[in-house]
Amino acid sequence: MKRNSRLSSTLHILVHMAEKPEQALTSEQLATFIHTNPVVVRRTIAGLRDAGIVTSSRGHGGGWLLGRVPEKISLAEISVALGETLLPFSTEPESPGCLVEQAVIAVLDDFRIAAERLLAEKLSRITLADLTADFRRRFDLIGVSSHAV
Amino acid sequence: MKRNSRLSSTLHILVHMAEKPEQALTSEQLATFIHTNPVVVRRTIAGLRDAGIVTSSRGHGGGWLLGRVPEKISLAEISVALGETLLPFSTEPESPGCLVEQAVIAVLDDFRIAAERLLAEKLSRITLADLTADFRRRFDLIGVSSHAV
DNA sequence: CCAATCGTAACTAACTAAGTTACATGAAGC
DNA sequence: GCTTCATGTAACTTAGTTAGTTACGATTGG
Repeated sequence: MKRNSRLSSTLHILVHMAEKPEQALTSEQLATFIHTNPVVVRRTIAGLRDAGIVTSSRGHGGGWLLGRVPEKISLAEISVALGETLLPFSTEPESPGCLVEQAVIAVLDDFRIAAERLLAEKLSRITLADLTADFRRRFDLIGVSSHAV
Repeated sequence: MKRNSRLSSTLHILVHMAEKPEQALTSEQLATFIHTNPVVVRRTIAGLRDAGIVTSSRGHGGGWLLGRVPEKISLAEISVALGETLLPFSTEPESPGCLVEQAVIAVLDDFRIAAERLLAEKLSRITLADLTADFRRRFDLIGVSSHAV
């Protein structure tokens, strides 16, 4: 798992889970999908469990299941549950008292707040169901769902 | 200069430059504004010079000047010149051939492209002149522009 | 009781970006 | 010309972040 790919890796995992709604998948299995190891998976999606997006169970036959139907899981929620920031830049003061900085931060914060709201709104319209639908379309076309690589 | 504060630090510098349009400011002076050192400043704003947003000159009386009036310098240009990415997440394939990943990336890329266009459009409407205007408003209110800290 | 599984802490490794040092290049003033 | 003040840039160091790994405790089902 590369840097900055937590969102796409998590979505990858979730689509696989959505495709096997009855079967609890282990961290081990999920890890192979995204070429990493079980502990990284547990750590990454721990927030999703707290948010009710997935559930986990221990012991024999344990593993991970979706917490609700894919139609009710939006990318906005997932992003928040992962603790991802939508915008990468910081607006924290470094020179308290400098009016130039205050002006810069004020303008930048206005932008950031508006932009975040906008992006969150866009992300809230995309659900896990949209992703599985897209996957099935591709699958029906090609007929294979290779995980050889 | 903290991580992820390149945009706000650069804006800080540019507002100071806009406030002294006749006077070339040295990297040394600019560095003190954002509590770093001259080399970091040169490195950071080198891209702005390439984009014509600022000019630099060497030798006695040398330093940095705005390349054009603040009204014609947008935050969108600055952000691009800094080489900043507007969105933090990656959509590079890690499992070529996996249809699930392809579906995830397709959806995420659609979102990213739309989002980037949107953000760039918003940023292109904010100019350096807006920042200096905001600064002057604050200055007129308080009457001091401390850089003691 | 045992094997499978998650939860989590602690450590290591890899990567990124800022900070620093050093020096070459160029411009202005004497 | 020589000196001084600047930028330009390469190379190295340092600090911070995050993925990866190891280890082990807790829980569950057979």
